[in-house]
Amino acid sequence: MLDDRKLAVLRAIVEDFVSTNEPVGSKTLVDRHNLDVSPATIRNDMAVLEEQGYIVQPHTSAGRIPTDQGYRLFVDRLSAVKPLSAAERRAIETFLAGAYDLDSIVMRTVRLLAQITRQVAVVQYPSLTRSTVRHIELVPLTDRRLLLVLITDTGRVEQRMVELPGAIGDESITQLRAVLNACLDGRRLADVASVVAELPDRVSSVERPNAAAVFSVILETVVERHEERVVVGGAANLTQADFSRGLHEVLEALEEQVVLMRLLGESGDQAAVTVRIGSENEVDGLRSTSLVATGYGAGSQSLARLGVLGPTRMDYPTAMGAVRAVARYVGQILAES
Amino acid sequence: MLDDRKLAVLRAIVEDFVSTNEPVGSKTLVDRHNLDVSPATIRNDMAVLEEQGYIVQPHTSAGRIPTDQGYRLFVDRLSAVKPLSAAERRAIETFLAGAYDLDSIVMRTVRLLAQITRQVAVVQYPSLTRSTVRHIELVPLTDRRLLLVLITDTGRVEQRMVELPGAIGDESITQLRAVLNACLDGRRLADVASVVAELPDRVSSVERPNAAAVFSVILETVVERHEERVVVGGAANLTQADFSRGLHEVLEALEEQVVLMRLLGESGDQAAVTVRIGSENEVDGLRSTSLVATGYGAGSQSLARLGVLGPTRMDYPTAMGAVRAVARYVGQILAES
DNA sequence: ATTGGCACTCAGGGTCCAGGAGTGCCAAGG
DNA sequence: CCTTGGCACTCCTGGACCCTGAGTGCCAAT
Repeated sequence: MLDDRKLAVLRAIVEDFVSTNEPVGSKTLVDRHNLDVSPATIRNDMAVLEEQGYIVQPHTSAGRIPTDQGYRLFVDRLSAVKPLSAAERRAIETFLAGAYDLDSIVMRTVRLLAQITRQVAVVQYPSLTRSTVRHIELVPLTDRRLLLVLITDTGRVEQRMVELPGAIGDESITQLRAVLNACLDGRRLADVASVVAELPDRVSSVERPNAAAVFSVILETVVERHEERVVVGGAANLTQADFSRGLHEVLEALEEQVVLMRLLGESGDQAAVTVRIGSENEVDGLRSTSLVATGYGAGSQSLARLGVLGPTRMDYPTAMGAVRAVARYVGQILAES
Repeated sequence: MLDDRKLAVLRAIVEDFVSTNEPVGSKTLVDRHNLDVSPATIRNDMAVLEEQGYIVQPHTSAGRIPTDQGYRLFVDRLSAVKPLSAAERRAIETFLAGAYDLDSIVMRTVRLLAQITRQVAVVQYPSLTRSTVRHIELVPLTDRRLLLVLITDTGRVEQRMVELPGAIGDESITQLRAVLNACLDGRRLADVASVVAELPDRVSSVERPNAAAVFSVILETVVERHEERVVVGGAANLTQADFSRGLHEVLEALEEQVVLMRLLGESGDQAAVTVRIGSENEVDGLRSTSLVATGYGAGSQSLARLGVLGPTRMDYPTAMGAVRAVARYVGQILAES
């Protein structure tokens, strides 16, 4: 249906349009790329491509621009992920090397991604449910209030206030702390819920009410992945693209954690770099943007996702290369710490 | 120099321009406000106001718009802080009531401010140095690595990794933990530095090196107020104002923590609501914006600052009212917890 | 000091026109 | 059957032009 040359034409259109941001016509096409045919031939090909829905012309007698479907084909079959230059790789390494805890790793990753892709970067905090418990700490604040601190193997620290139904003494706290750590240390967070369910048997009955309060807070922390934040950076890069009035919508969408979670959650394969183009995004305000994302995590496990968001008219090969490279490096850093 | 009517004219110009975003002329001025004089008289007044630098005309034969200096006079002498409506106050209360820890308080405050003012909200995390230590926790991760958790009376939790020069045993940790809490509990963070300096005497000499590592991390945490973050929200509201090309600059400035800190740091009086208008801002990218800010904190002490940022053409009385009210409520919440 | 009158300025919006880029179609040639 | 040159057609873009209306500054009269 689409012979090789037509595909080459589509590829050329995408590349040209991405770099110039102007509809590309048959003549400029044969000039810039060395297609050994005449403009008229190209025009015939373009007519077919347009009929199939891969390109459109903004108005009669203008060049063609790719449709979402056109970009999709380009990404799937016509382009290769572009590896970063050696200089860029070094930049990533040095930039991430100074990070000392999870917060700073995430912050730096966002800045880094935004900077090298010149797009909006989105980085999800590593999900709780897949990491394991390293330590649980109970800190008495008053006699009816505890601070619960939960530390995971990824260096993440969750803190929650626990309001107790009754007063609690130091020795009870010590006991409770011992039970918690004995039973939960090393457990995957996904398994914590079932373990906690059996815990009440292990505490003396007088302490049950207080212990129950602690347990329920732990469950909340683990189950409601309420703290699964997504950090956004490089929003200023959006002003280069011409969303005209849509900019407002995009910025609004980027401020909604829920929306961002949904956006990142959509994509299927965890390990590979996935691309969602324009209308493929379920999120209303982001129908004119594309997302290039991938999973990342310590070693080979995928704990969370990161990516870049930009106009559909985006340099996909480069973006994919950057996202892949950054994800790998962050994975290394996470594995080391 | 400026009689009452001229001041009234300036006030009217500011109010009209803020609400319509169009240069305001002498005729529309006498129509909308009940000044009992003719347009010609107003024109004379406006000529004086322009000569004094309070207003300008964008081009000949257009109406006048206020200058930064004009807004300044308006804010200082011609306007009163506009209290919020009862409904708005209730909204604030219910919105903030659900917050359970410092993070969520800050998050909610940002959203709230952005929403009711329809501007960009900036909220600084309560500064460490003025709060007091409530608890210090040491958690062994490996035999050469500790997690230091520092909890303040404002519910803030600071976490730092400590790399130890040598291996450390459980009993040493327990001892160190006891010393730290005995000496630092209840201290203001500002005083921690001097107290920590005397601590080495209290630990046995074999543990000195490890203890020293812990102490230096504590000092870093307290002194380098590196974690004094500023949270930004409502950036989407900027698209309503017409910065034309300056939008990019503004968005960029808002992403730089350093810039935000400088911006908030500038203002003098801690307790009162202060306004910095346009060119009064030292920050380059924000010369066309105004900041309405105030200090806030538990009770009457001022721990940090919060405010809203918008175009100089901004409804100052309302913004000031909102900022003041939100700061008070947040102060209450902080005092309670 | 205030006011009505008047001439002047100028941004914004409309129309008109020419140029040019790009297309679709067709008939001819490999 | 694919390719190609030719040609008529479309229509966006930018410039020139004009007109209108809002708004001003100045001046003489009250």
